[in-house]
Amino acid sequence: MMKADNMAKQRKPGMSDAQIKEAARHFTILSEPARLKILRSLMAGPQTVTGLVGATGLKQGNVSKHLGVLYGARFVNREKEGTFARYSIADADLFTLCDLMCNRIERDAKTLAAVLQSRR
Amino acid sequence: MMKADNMAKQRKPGMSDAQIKEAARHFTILSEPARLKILRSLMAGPQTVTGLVGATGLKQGNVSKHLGVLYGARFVNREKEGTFARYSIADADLFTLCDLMCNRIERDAKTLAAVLQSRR
DNA sequence: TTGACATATTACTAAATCGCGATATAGTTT
DNA sequence: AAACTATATCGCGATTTAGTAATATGTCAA
Repeated sequence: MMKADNMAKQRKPGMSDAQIKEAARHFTILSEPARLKILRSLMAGPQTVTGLVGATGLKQGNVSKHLGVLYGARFVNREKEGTFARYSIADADLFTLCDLMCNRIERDAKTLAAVLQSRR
Repeated sequence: MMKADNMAKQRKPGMSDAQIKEAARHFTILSEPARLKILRSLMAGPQTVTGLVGATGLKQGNVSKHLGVLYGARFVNREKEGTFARYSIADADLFTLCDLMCNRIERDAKTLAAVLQSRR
């Protein structure tokens, strides 16, 4: 495996404050349980707002607002069909981002379990 | 390239609400410009708190608090050396997570630029 | 011990934002 | 047109959290 300081070398030089702020803003969008829940639902396939209300248990206004945020960041696509709005995942990187974070959590949980086990 | 609905199939079935909340909490930690700035500095190599104060322009108490948050989530390691505390990146996934988000932003910026261009 | 320095923590204020209920907008049907 | 449905938006109370200044804790050296 590559060492951390070698990996750092292949990183681009200084990001501007504006770029860092942008990145933070995008992470913020993924930092809400409600939005992650919506994204998880969409990962199974495109859905309408009403469909997502049913799938997530969130209120309609809430789902709509969150979808607006996700759409604003181009994380999801929107297609209007009559009175319906069909949303879908717009960015394949979302799968990677979510998987990385989820695996990390699982890994940490196992580590914690192992530590607790070794302390008996 | 694999289609989105096929990728969905290989995803694990329903995460619990608690797991989603955990994932959201971890994204929250990456959603602060100050913390990203600190992480970017650490990606160039381990640093002390004072070093990070210099590198980021943030106040000492602030840096220390943010490092506490990052350490709490095991995003960074801490080694005490006398009165110093040397922090370093603990999780190689951070490189991937940040790169994915940054590339995404760059890509979007280019797309936007292209759209503006085509409209003249 | 005392002084100097590195880091952590606390108390406070200000800003952001979530969920909710109500309402507005817009397309469809009768 | 009026009624109905799907979606978007508004205003509000409540919660969360960043930044700051001040202070506490801990370590080394003289």
